[in-house]
Amino acid sequence: MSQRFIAHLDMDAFYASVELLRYPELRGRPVVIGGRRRSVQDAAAGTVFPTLRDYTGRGVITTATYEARAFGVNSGMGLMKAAKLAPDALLLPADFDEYRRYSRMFKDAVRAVAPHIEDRGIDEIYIDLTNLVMLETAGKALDPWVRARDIAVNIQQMVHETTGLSCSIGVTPNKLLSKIASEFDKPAGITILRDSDTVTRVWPLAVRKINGIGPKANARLETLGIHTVGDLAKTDPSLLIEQFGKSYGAWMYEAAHGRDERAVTTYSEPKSISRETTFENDLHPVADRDQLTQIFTDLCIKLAGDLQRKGYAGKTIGLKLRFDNFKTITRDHTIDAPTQDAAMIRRAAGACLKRVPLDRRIRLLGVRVGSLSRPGDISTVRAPALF
DNA sequence: TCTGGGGTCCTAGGACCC
DNA sequence: TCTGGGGTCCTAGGACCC
Repeated sequence: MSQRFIAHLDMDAFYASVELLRYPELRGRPVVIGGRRRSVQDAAAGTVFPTLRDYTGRGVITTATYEARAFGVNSGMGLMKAAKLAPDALLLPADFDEYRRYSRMFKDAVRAVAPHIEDRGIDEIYIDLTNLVMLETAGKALDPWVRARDIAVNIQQMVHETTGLSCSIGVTPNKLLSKIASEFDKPAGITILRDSDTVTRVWPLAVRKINGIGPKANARLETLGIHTVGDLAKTDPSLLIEQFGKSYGAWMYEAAHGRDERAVTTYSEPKSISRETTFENDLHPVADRDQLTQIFTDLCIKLAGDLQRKGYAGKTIGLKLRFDNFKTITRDHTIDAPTQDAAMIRRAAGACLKRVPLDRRIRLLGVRVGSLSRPGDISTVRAPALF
């Protein structure tokens, strides 16, 4: 593949930073976003912000300001645990509508500069800068990587001007490396990595830094004595394939060498849409039956609403249960024709539930619709038989 | 006092059809 | 009566990501 210039843009402490625009008086203080399990302190609203110390519930941190991270708290950590580390950090409930509004704003700002964007969730995107760089360096004696940096600076400025928020950008020959590079100089940094930088800049990193190597794979690599990306790159690929399977093992080896051919894709159809909820307290399948039934039906109604609003119907209905011991089970049921109707979804999910042995308290209940199509889409409607 | 909610992709076995 | 290989769909679970 010919030379590409791919950027990864990551908003800095996104949710927390949006909240700081709203409450500038909190700037400089440790703040975490999370929870939304109504606690006593919610009642004492107004100008007084609750601290982590007063939290009770099962929420986790979605974002922490850099001041809060200094205490060792981080995304995904239980709020109760975080309270031990940073009892005086302020706790703000998440306001996803507001974050989505800012998400659209920053993406539109980027699009005005560089339209080839891939959405990677609410606070990050990939941008293919190849055409822009080529256009501006064609026939000139300019270093294209210097141009790529200029464009990144420009994007960063546009994002800040339109949203008041800062972001970090990595620019490299592919998505894999850019994702790593955007973290190098956070917050508000820009990092350029050429192919030749892989050995010096990427190989010293922990394998866990590779997007796609999670806690499980990391632990197994550790036991093999593979700690850094460089270790991984020097491992016999046949060993990796033996340990992790043909596809994952081979991918790991390629990733360690900084090789990644994936394109920046501007649009992809959703595969499934779901709703789930974790209860305030674990519910007993018999003693709390009425309450469970109510929540179950409610999830189906909300899910049907999501499908209708987004214009999708689906024929595979899925049920998800998580028990008090955190064991999670799923059951699927495929119906004859795609639906976006709450009662149909409820019935199919109810059929799934009948196949689950209910001998423990339940912590989470979820409903999912997959095998999506757009209703009215001619390709999804069965053509009548000719004979 | 552990561990949210919304997703994607992969694997693997069995059914079923050709 | 026995045997085979390929393709697709369905289901369950798990790893991983934001």
